[in-house]
Amino acid sequence: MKKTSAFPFESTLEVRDACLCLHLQRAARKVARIFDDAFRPLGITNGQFSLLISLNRPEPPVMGDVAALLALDRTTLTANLKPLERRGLVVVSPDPNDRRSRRLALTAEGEELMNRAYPIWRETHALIDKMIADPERLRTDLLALS
Amino acid sequence: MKKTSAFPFESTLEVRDACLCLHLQRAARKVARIFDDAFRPLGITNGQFSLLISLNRPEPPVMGDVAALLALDRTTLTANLKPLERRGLVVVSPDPNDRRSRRLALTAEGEELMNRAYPIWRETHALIDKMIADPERLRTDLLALS
DNA sequence: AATGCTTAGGTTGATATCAATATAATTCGG
DNA sequence: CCGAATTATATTGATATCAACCTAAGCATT
Repeated sequence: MKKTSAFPFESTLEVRDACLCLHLQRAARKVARIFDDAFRPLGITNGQFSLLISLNRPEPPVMGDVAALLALDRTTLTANLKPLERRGLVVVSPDPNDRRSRRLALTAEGEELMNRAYPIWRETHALIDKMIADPERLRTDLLALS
Repeated sequence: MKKTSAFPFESTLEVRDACLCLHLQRAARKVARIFDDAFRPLGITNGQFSLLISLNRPEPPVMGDVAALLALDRTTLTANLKPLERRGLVVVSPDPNDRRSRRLALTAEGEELMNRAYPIWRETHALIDKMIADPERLRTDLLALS
């Protein structure tokens, strides 16, 4: 009865120290929670903030554009819109030029919320920025992965 | 009837270009999907890989340790263990020294799966590594945020 | 030993995430 | 103009994520 070959502890250490996927997830979760805490008085999360602000364009974007910008699955975007629609922050309307597409727009309440959220973002982002040596360099690296 | 003051498009552009939270989420999702695709033949996700490999220690860790390592909420870890337990990859047992704690350990099947997953991780990680100028620097920045 | 504080986890409910699949509208080749 | 390929989105089902709340076990002070 041969024992299954054990998985070496050294490999665990290697992954733990080197894995960019794990490092990214960890950092993303930590930073997400900092923003979630900051936005909590407004009743939105970091992800909802990113989604809402990405809708604030001269021409209301369609779902595909927003999903690409946020690097989100289209079906995730569909799901994420629902609570925001229910709260009256977003309206979804069919595109008259292409009836498959749906235009996403902030409502007046949505804009008003962004007006209150933006100063919070600025404050919080300044804190995050100070946590790293060269934020611009980090952004460049992150963009290379996106 | 005064119109609500509009939220300026320039602020949207500022957030879109500068927000480290958004950049992190985007990059984390992209990289996660690359690993998910690579691990799919084994039936695990990047997150399950990270969780499983973090259990491979000389002394089985308790939940709190693992949650801290992965920067995960404790309750998320509880949830994430369930499918892995069902598949017989992980066993959870009470700590004899402190009956509040639970020790998490890989089963033989779990170890066997890690033996197959590790070469996939190495391959995939090498690809990711090549996407950025200085991976070690990026890891340092990400650690500063964690 | 009793009271209270702290620590380790679990449960519930809401939202987030993606794969697989489905549907409807548009486009394109013939 | 018609059928096939493509495009844009939705639905379902499984897992992931966290806040709010809850329980049990250990600890500490009297």
